[in-house]
This record gives sequence, structure tokens and C-alpha cells, in this order.
Amino acid sequence: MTEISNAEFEVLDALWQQAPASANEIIARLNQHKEWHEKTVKTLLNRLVKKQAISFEKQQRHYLYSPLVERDAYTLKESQSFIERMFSGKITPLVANFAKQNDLNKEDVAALKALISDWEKNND
Amino acid sequence: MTEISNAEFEVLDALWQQAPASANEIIARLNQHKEWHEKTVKTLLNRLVKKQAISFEKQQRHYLYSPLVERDAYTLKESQSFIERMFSGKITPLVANFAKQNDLNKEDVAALKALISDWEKNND
DNA sequence: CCTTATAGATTACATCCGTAATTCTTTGTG
DNA sequence: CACAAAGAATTACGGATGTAATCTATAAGG
Repeated sequence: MTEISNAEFEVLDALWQQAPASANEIIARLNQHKEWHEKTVKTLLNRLVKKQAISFEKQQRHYLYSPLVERDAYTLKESQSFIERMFSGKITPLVANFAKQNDLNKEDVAALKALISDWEKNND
Repeated sequence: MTEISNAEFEVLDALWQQAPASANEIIARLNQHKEWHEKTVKTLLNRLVKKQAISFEKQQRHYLYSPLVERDAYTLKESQSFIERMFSGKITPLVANFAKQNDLNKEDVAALKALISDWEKNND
């Protein structure tokens, strides 16, 4: 699977919300937050198919699209390469930035602590 | 400042290592890890100047380039928009993925704990 | 059954990007 | 001083991207 562009990602994301979905459903979902022309979305769907990021099956005259890539797998891969580029593979600086910027709240911190104690349970 | 492309980022990153620097210094730094043609790097430098990500001053016949954007500011912004796109603005899922993938080691965890207790000191 | 609305396929087109080559300028060297 | 070397500026060029418009086939309605 080749690289997925920003615009393509948003379409894929709409499809991840619930799949399979018809082009019109996807367009509707996207238009809750964006203002893309229907044709634009269709183009992006086609490109995603060509990139083998999604598949479709004919349902009578429409198509029903489904992701071929799982969201988790995709975001993991992207995260790793992003963190590699930005912080030489370390997440700590990113978290530090977030802390500094007040982008953390109590719940985030609680979740992080839970993660850590979990990690410690498995890797002592 | 418009978006910085991947290739441009690598050049900028070389400049962040130490600035100001001449084109040749930057080329030398990059070539420790890459195999870019000198002309390619020059093009990228020019594009970065046009995008106002770096500046230059004439030093006799050469130029000395300097970043106009700080690395921290840049990576912070990129991180925020990345996390927004991928995880609706939450870092926790990213950290969770890293933990699951064994991309964390003792030191990372220690650093995270330090960050957290620091955060708790300031936000109780 | 014929026409039209519609969904998908194909084509468009300007800009960006990766990757240089070519041209223009300036300066050091014989 | 004329020329070559070196650095900067301009130009190149195919593929990706954002953003659609147009073409084509087919189903649904009158």
C-alpha cells in the first residue's frame, strides 16, 4: 500500500467509522464537518481503491466500500514513523511537550499512569 | 509558513543541528546518512527560504543559512496536528500503542513517570 | 420501451514534490 | 586581465495531490 495523502486519510477515516458503506454514506459523513464536492470524494475513493487501502463490492448498482487496512495498524505505523522523524523514535519528548502545553488533563494523566503500571507488571 | 515537505524537513533538521551553516556544511551533514545530490539540497534550501522557514545572509560569496523556525516550536505544532488527526487530540492511545509494541524501555518509562509526577506537582 | 437521473469511470488541471541539470555570476588563479 | 571553478538562480520534468468536470452506462419512472 502506497502512501495515503491527507485528503485520502479523511475519507478512509470516515469509512473506519462504519463499514461497509456506500459512497453516499461516506459523503454524508464527511459533509458533517467538511464541504467537499461529491466528485472530490469519489475521486478519493477511487484513489484509495487503487492504493489498495479499501475494497468495494457491487451491491446492485452501487458499491459498498470497506477498509482493507485497520485503523489501529495504520495509526501505529504512522505514529512510529512520525516519532522517528521528529524525536528519533522516542515518545517521551512528545509527551513532555504536551505536558508543557497544558494539553494534558487529569484523565490523561490517570490513563498514562495506568499504562505505565501495566507495563511494569509485564516488564519488571 | 507553508507546509514543509518531508525532504525539506530533513534539510531543516540538518540546519537545526547547528546554525548558521553554509550550503556545503549542510550538504556534508546530510550526506552522512543520505545520498542526495548537491543540487537537490540547494533546491530544497531555496524552497525553505521561499517558505520562510529559513533565512540566509551573504557571507562574502557564500550564504549562511539559519532556521527561522525553532525545532521545538515546529515539532510541537506538528505533533499536535498529527495527534489531532490520528487520535482526536489524545496522546494516551499513542503511548498505549508504543507500550503494546514494545517500543518502550525502562528509561522511557522512568522519564514518563518523572514527567507525570512533575505534572502532578503543578496541577493538583 | 424510452428518457432521465445517477453512480461510477475517465479526464482535467494547477500546484507541490523529489530529484536534478542548466545557466548565470562572481571570485580566485595563472 | 581572461578564464575556470564554484556557488546561487532558474528551469526541468514526471508523478502525487487537491479539487473537480465530463463522459458513460444503467436503473428507475412515466
